[in-house]
Amino acid sequence: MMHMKTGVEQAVYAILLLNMLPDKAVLPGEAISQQVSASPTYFQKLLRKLVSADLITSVPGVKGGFKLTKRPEDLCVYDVYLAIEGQNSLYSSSGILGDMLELEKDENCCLLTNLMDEAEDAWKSVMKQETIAVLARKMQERRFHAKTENLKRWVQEKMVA
Amino acid sequence: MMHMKTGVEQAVYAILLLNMLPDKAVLPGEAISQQVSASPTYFQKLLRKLVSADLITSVPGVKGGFKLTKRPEDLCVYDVYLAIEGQNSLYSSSGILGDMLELEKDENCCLLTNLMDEAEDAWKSVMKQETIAVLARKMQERRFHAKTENLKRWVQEKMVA
DNA sequence: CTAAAGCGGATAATAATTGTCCGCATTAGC
DNA sequence: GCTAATGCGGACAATTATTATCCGCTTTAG
Repeated sequence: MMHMKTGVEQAVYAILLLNMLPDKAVLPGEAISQQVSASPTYFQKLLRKLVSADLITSVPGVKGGFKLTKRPEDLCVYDVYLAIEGQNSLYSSSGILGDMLELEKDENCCLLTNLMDEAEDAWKSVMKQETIAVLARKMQERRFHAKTENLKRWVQEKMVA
Repeated sequence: MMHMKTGVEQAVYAILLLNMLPDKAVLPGEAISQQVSASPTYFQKLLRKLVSADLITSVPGVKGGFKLTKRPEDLCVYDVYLAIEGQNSLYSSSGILGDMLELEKDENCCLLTNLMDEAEDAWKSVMKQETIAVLARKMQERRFHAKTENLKRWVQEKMVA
């Protein structure tokens, strides 16, 4: 079935972890991948995508790692989605109608393209509304507050610099 | 990349073809698959999904084929999407947060599920707005009117009963 | 100089999608 | 009743996408 890659979920939680870092500190990729239950070598490739999209910054060398580039209020779920999934459309026409109507290549036409683009915009616009800052607050609600504090302590232990 | 199956596009155009049939007539699956440039044997499986979802009706035996179950005004793009892709969510949590916070299985929790469900509803709601009747009208606009008439004639030739 | 980390490319393993084949059921026409 | 054309369902195969591993390289703190 059509499905979003689990990489998006992993990347969002990775960013929530990085959001727990004090200024200037970084978290090594291996620690992050461990916490989000991802295979370290593959997850590094996802981290690279986040770096390319300038959501996070990487520091090489011993005591290296990753940290957020922006403030959590300026980072939304859609940014992460875009970084991981790329800007490809959920739908793209195969040109079936062109074949059916025997159109020339230059007058290609699809009855679904506009509609699906609109649908995709609607889908994305919801993801644009939720910031990492808001997610971080939700994680601290009563029910999970204590466990979240444990996680913060874990980040303090694993971070460097 | 995350992508919608081409089967949805093929199914929509298949239904537009069936919409050109006079009452009581049917169109054989092989003719349909030919027109939508699909492999006949695989496309038949898609037709089966449309039958299961009660969007089209099948008639077995020689002079058999398929026809619409409903009027085009009562059939929307979302119905076709649902029939082909199934009711699975675009997103489903992998339970990463549960692991990170060391929650028990019964108190599982995901910060993205509600948001993504909302996004998916937005995406689907756009597809619910467009009916097959409207698509059929769009296909007949000035620019494609003549070619569409050719296609209708082709349907007349291939139909049976 | 060494060790720990990030980087990029090649390649392999796994999973999802798409496609084929076969035997069976149904029905119009003879 | 027999035959041929069609739909049906399941097993299987091919192809493509996703996920994962490996290797050699660069960077930098100590």
